[in-house]
Amino acid sequence: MSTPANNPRFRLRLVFGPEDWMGPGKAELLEHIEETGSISAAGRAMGMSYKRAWQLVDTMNAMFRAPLVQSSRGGASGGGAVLTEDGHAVLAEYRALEEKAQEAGADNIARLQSMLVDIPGGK
Amino acid sequence: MSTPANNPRFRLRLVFGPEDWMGPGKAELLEHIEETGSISAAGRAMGMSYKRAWQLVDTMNAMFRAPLVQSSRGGASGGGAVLTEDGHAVLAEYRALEEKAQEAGADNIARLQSMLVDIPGGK
DNA sequence: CTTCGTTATATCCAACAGGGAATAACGATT
DNA sequence: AATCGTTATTCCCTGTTGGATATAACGAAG
Repeated sequence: MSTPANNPRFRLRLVFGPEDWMGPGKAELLEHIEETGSISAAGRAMGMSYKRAWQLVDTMNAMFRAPLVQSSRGGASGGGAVLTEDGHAVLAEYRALEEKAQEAGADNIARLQSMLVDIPGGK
Repeated sequence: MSTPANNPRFRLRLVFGPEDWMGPGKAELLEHIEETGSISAAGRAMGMSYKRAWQLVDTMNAMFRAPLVQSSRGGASGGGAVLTEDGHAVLAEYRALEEKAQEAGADNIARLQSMLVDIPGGK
């Protein structure tokens, strides 16, 4: 039991500058905003405070040429947030990058995993 | 000027468990230990305290089946540290993984970069 | 014009990470 | 046995991160 570690998570962060980067957290947040249409709901879904979720959205909107998330206040529903065209594009590129990178390094990952103390492949 | 971001750094962390992971920092530390033959010198080279460097070495030695770094105290030189066979292997695998992953995602990275506010490719 | 749920923003505060410094242990060389 | 530079370990203290909370703004709908 304990911590299986059968699925080593593959975290990939693209660092553009000291303040600007794109990683798994922001990607997941974008996905939840896409699903829920709300920054606060997306944050809740990740166990993240609204403050932090909003901050992440803010930095993303600032670092890319066009905003990734468009938000609105007021109205019957109180407001909400949706991904822009660039938002969808960035998310798609990041997910594609993750998948290709992980696939390309699959054998290296397997070898590293096989050297762990927690029996990784069973052997 | 400001922050060019011409070279988006590619950070890759392999997360095996809540406490166990392998990332750029540990890889670089292993390299400096290899070069300098000392944990403290390796830490200094990275602007890192000895305490932190030692902690990283300790966790690495604990998470892999065999230690990656073998250290010794006393003697004329005061002591030192060298990479074990597994230490060299893990470092090599990680570096190979990094390179293959980055290469595989090069076009995705380029597209993401082209969407940044800081003119990335010039256009 | 009241209601309602969300965005937007500021303030306070607890937890954590990690640096700094102090100390001991160590062992080959002199 | 005295020296010396490194490993090993502990304690204190600071800065940062981010949660919790409060409040205002907003605007469609009733």
